[in-house]
Amino acid sequence: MADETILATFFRKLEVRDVVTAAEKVALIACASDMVSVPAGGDLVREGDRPDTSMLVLDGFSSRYRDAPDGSRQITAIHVPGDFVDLHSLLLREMDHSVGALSACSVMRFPHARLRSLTETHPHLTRLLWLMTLIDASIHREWLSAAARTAPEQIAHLICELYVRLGITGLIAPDQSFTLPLTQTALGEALGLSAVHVNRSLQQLRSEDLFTWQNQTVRILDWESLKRRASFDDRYLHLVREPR
Amino acid sequence: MADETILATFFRKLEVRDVVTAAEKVALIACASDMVSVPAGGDLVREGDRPDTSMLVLDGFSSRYRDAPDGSRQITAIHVPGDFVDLHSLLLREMDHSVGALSACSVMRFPHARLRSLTETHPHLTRLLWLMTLIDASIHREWLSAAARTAPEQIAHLICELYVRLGITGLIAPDQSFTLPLTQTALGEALGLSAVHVNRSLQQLRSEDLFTWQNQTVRILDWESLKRRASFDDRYLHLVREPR
DNA sequence: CGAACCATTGATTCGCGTCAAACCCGGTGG
DNA sequence: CCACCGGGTTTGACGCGAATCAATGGTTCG
Repeated sequence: MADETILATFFRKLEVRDVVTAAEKVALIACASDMVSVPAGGDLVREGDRPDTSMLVLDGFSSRYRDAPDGSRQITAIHVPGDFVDLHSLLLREMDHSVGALSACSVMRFPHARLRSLTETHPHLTRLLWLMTLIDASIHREWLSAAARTAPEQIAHLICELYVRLGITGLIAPDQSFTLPLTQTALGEALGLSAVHVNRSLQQLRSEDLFTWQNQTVRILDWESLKRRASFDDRYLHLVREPR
Repeated sequence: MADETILATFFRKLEVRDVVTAAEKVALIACASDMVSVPAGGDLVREGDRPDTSMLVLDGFSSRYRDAPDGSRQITAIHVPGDFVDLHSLLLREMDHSVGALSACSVMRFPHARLRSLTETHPHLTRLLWLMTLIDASIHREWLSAAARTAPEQIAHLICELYVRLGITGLIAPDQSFTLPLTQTALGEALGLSAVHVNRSLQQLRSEDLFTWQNQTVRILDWESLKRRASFDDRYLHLVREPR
């Protein structure tokens, strides 16, 4: 159980896409069970697990990843506060990838049994949860097409995406900055680039004065130019409020 | 409206993952409206559209793609008979990519209004439809991590995936062959490779006698070796029958 | 103070893109 | 019937983007 404020970031994420009634919020809150804290570097779920709860990140950054036998790691998604990291395990059952905490995370757990009965009684909420997973898939597609671009463009694109996604839940500071607890190595794992090349591409971007990145803080200097540099178009995030 | 046999491939796809009752099949069939034929090269939906129906491919291959301003095309998914190509438009509303027919396709249309009321009355079916979109997302993640591998491995991996997916609906011939109406150019667009490099990688693979590919027909010669070559593990397709 | 991690730099190698031309084939029209 | 055509495949030559290997600072922390 949790009071409403604690799921505020999640509700904001939903409300960007549709109207959520007070009763629906109550029903969602009733689905929550307990909170868990995971230290940076820890795993929230591991590939092969068959979790009986889904987890919503309240605070902190996490990543979905898979480790290849040769030791390399591929990050397929980055999650920000307000994201369900493994809602899909409700139906997929077995995790086909792991979720790791990039920074210390606090996480709200939602037992599958409750979510499942929610799908029996609240069709509209069910559609909204479904929608969240569809947006995840849309982001995957965007990453797939971004992979064809050059390294600096890819990096710029990811910065743009996180800037917009964090903006939804009010996590962008007034000076256009936000926390990004990613190492250059992790960034490379997300984009399919080597850490060395990420470093050089960042130097390239730095010289273009589009943003700064120091102490895990990114600050956007020129949003319009950055968007252009990244060919960023936020339509794939489906930020339209309409009945779903 | 349609009789049951016409949705057989789709039902088989569902039944690999869960039990589907006769009543549920009837309900699904009742959602179908009409059939459409699209010639090879035509589009089923276009980016920016706001369709009021979702389409299930009964016959033929199609691809989800997006064209970049520079003229290049990125294919983010390949659909085989039995796949819903734009079920996500039910909730996402605006298409953020197009779907094109790789070969002549016949398609069953499902008006959103009917699917939506299905979500109001049939929670279990709703979860199954949701599941199908989750599997799509899982495939996206697999493609994302496959992008890090070399070109021949990527090609081999895609062949493996299609072989398994087509096998689900009984579309693999007794001699382990199947139709693959993809040009080398399209294959490159799917994997983020140039047509030239696809060609050379195919020559490489040909010399390894893992499969043949002639006249749009792929024939698997050595499945185990091919799987190994591609580091293919079908877990991401979630071929487990259990209550969802 | 070393251990560990991260950022940075240099040197080298290689996969893959790009450009360009040739080839193969089924289809079309004179 | 054959010249012509266009889409797809194949080859060759060349160059660049990015991986790899290796080493050096800078920081944090037990």
